[in-house]
Amino acid sequence: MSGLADIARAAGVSISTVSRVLNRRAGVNEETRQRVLAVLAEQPYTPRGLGALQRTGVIGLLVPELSNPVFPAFAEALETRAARLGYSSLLCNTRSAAIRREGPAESRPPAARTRTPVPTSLGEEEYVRMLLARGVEGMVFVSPEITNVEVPLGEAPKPSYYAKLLADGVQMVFVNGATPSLDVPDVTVDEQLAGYLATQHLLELGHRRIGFVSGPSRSLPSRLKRAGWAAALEEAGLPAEAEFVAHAPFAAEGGGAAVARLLDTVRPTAVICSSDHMAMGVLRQAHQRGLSVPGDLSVVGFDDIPLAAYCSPALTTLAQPIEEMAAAAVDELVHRLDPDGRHRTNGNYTRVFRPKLVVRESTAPPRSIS
Amino acid sequence: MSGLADIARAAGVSISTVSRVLNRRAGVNEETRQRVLAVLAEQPYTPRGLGALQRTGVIGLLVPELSNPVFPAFAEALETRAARLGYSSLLCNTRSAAIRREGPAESRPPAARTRTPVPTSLGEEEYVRMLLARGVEGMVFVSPEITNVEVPLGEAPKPSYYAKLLADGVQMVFVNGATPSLDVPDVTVDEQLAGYLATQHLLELGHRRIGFVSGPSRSLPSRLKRAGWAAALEEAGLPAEAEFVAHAPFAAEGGGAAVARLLDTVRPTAVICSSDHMAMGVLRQAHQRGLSVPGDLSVVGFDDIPLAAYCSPALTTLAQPIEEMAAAAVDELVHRLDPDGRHRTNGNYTRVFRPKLVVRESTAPPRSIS
DNA sequence: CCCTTCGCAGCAAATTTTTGCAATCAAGAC
DNA sequence: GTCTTGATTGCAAAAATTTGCTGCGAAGGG
Repeated sequence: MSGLADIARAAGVSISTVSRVLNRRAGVNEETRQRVLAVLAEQPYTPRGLGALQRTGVIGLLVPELSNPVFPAFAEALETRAARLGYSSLLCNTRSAAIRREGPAESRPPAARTRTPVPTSLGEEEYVRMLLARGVEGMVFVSPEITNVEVPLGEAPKPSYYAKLLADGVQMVFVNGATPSLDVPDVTVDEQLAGYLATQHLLELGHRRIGFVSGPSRSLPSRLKRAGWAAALEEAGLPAEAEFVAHAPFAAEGGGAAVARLLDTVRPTAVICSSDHMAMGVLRQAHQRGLSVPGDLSVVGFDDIPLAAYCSPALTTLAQPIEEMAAAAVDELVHRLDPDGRHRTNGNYTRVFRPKLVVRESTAPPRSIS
Repeated sequence: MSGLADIARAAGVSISTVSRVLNRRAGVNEETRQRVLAVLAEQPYTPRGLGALQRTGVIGLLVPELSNPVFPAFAEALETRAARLGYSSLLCNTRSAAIRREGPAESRPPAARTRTPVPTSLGEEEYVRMLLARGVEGMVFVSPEITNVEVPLGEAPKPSYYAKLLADGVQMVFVNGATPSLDVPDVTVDEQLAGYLATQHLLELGHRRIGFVSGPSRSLPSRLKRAGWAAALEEAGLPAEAEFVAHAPFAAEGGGAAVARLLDTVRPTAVICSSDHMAMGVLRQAHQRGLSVPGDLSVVGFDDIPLAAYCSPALTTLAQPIEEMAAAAVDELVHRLDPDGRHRTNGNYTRVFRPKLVVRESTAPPRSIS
């Protein structure tokens, strides 16, 4: 929305100078150029011609990583839905921005040194700005950063970043964003129910020593699952003890390491995991220890990634209705993008989907009973 | 490079009309608008300010799909490398564009009908144009469409599309592009060697009836693997019979279906697969039939996706050096993007990586021998 | 057949962006 | 201390883009 004049005013320089920076012409002091670029990052320059051409039919999809197969699965489902509605998708892996931030300077190409240095990265936020500058109309955040609760809870600077985006009129939708405080539509699974159902399933099979292979403690979804796990346990008259919870990074190795700790200490007969991806690490670890699954250890995953049915034993898991959630998220976004704007409901819209227990081969009654 | 005036001249209309089309203002005949849009597709409008702002630090990554985990793995490796060199990545799933093309019109938002319709999709090409319009500096194609040999081989219109891009000065690099005819740097694994090594491994274990669970016959990599398979077989004095090859779509289900056909007819004691993803389907199918792997059937995959080590039995596979290939591809692209252009070697640059046999648990001597 | 009406293209005025040029300023030479 | 040199900036003229308005020509009614 800002023309050359706006940028110039904000940067305290003349219009000419902004023009020169934009066109990378010589004769602009490096310091001045930086000031202009800083303003440009805040309010990207939009030539009138392009500004009006904004109906680009492109939306941005932000996922935290790609190694966990849920994210490619979500990405593909979102893309497919968007494509059906006539939108192209641009996918961003926000984790990679963090790498850039810490990347060694000497490995950069000469260009990065002699020319305008690439602005220092800020992770997800940086990607959002980049996408905005590339003319996306709106974006879907899958498991956004906000999902990580700030343990110190002193300042809470994170929400303000999304709030600012919101104030700038950027249309966005969260998937598994778990953020009651923000006025953003959120499409989510009931994580707590998922934890509850998984635990209940194991209790019904006769397990009494049920561990939780959890993601990092700062992850809100993991906390919610834990609450569901605890609720089911207590409902069955069993204590939900902290020693039965092992935290580890979200990845197959993390799952393996976490379950190893549990097996070395409290010896659970069954575990629930924060994700199928971690569950695969658990399966592997059990295999390496010569433990049979489900004979010696029952395992419940979460997500129902496409490959869950293809491991051996096939993974019992709590399915997120990925297709439906993706459809709901994209529909809501497109709805808000609708220029004929009859429906522009700005309310805090949240859709909670029920996870569904999919029983496969990785769960069975504990050996002592069977 | 073309301003409003150039577009106007090419379309045979006045500058005002072009401006109106770009700004989606009323008062332009649909026919005229189409003519202008057609010209615009050929030579995109570049406002002077933005055209020069080209050094965006953004590259495009095009993958055909995300369900096969190799592609997310490649994408992540490419992104990571690009990030280290100071570039952001935009990931596109070219398969989804095909969906848009056939998408039902009534499901589109009202905007798509009343306003300029989203230009009809052309798959990969459309994405490339879109990325170009979004200011990417170059792109990496992973397993590009060109990889599919046109069986009729009458017209060959596909190469011309890449050639055109090349002529437009678009910088690009192929990963597993397998295209000797084009003057594009290509980073690739030796597919034929992969097929050869896999087959040789099985021959050494004592197998004599070795099937090939292959991707579609139009896929060039699958053809090359088959050539390697045939070479190894013939070297061992065995015939490479066509009945031992089963074609199916690239996916876990495809792998399952293909191996089912082989098991119902020629009863191989071992199979090699076009991808780990297909191999997982093979594992599943064997499991469902009560066949033990590797006892009754040995399985060799391709790619060495991260999850290959996590299935049970862990998959024996031929590893693509994904990290190294990604690094080579990105380095080559960035190299060509270098504005100080000392190194602008425009030669046809191809790097072939050797696949590496990773023996895990899914292969063993055939039962009759062991 | 003529007149009215309306959509649409182009003209020209208004606005925005680019660029030649001269003014300003800092640093170093004399 | 003053002059020269070169970098940097803003002014204003030139170029490009947007938009109000006029007029052309086709369609439909009288």
